[in-house]
Amino acid sequence: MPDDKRIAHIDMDAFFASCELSQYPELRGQAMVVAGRRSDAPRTMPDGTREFSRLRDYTGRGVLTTATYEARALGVHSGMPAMKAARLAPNAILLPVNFDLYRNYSRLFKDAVRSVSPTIEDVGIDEVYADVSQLNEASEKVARNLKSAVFEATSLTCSVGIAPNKLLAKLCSDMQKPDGVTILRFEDLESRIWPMAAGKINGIGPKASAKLESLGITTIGEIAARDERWLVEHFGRSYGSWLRRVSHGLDDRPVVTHSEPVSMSRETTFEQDLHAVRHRQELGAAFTRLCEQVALDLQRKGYLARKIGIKLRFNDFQTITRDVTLLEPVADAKALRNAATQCLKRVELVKSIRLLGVKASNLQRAGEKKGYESPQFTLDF
DNA sequence: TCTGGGGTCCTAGGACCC
DNA sequence: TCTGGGGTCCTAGGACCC
Repeated sequence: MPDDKRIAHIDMDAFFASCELSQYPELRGQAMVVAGRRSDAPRTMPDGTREFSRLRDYTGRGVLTTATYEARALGVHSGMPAMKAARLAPNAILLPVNFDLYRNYSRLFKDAVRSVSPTIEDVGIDEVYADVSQLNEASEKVARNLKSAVFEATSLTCSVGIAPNKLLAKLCSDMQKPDGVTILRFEDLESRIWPMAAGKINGIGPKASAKLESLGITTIGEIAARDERWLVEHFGRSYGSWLRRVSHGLDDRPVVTHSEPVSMSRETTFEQDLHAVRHRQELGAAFTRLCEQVALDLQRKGYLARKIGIKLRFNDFQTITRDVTLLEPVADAKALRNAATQCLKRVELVKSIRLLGVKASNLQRAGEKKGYESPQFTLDF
């Protein structure tokens, strides 16, 4: 594959934690985690100093959204149940998530990248791809320009990887974190990519990693050493041939600058599991609120949904979904709740409920009235 | 004191139509 | 009447990502 394309992956360093540190600079260098509710927010004392919650004060069923490097040194990491983390790092500072703050920084970050290279693809709140093929500067210079534009706009650091495609650029940006720059050419594949763990590849998650390991494969190079027949035999036609391609560094996905949403959903995990009969009131109220939130999201963004679904997680963590496709697309809370209730009636509610969710999909833009076309009847006499 | 919330994409079977 | 293949839509579940 020629190196004629150059794709940059730009990934903010410890993004949520860094945003919080910009608000609370006195926390720099301390073990800090983000998790929890508004009640965990810092309190400003009469003398102007701030008093922070500690992880040991946490109650609830959440997981850590992020942890600073100092906190990670104590054995906690993002995704860990907060109650478990509290036993490992009771004195770590606890902050609630502040998505408005992160969204603001995210906008500044993406605008800064766009000012250097206008063709960008959003991949979440803290990372983007940019197609930098058309820029005249060398890749090292492009990476420096991207980093300084981002730092100027946000005072935050990021890591940049530049490579011939998105797959490799993403692997690169992770190689020298934090505040790193990594440029990779196609001929560096064997020496720099093949030694990496298979699970570093986007799309090889815990399940696939475990299966690969059970077959004696831990690195990307070991995947590349197998032929396609063997991979297809063990992983199926589509995933098997995809594994072969990515292990050889092949990826022809373009940088996609615009995409339409596929679904919008809201869900909530209750403080305590709720029983369908004993906690009917609470469940009903939560159900209504979720429908209202999804309806509001649809309306704010100007979409109608033709498919409405629910999600339930029971006390044993079994998770089920039910959905229904409507004849006409909807966006109002009442219609959503009606449809969601139809779905709920198809579930046997014996176990108590840990999580409840409502989802709208099969979206179309409001005003673009397509969707259901009435059937043409022909009457023969 | 187990295990959040918001997404995307894929698979697979059945219904239904041509 | 029997047989069959392809395409699309619908539903449920699961892997994966940030």
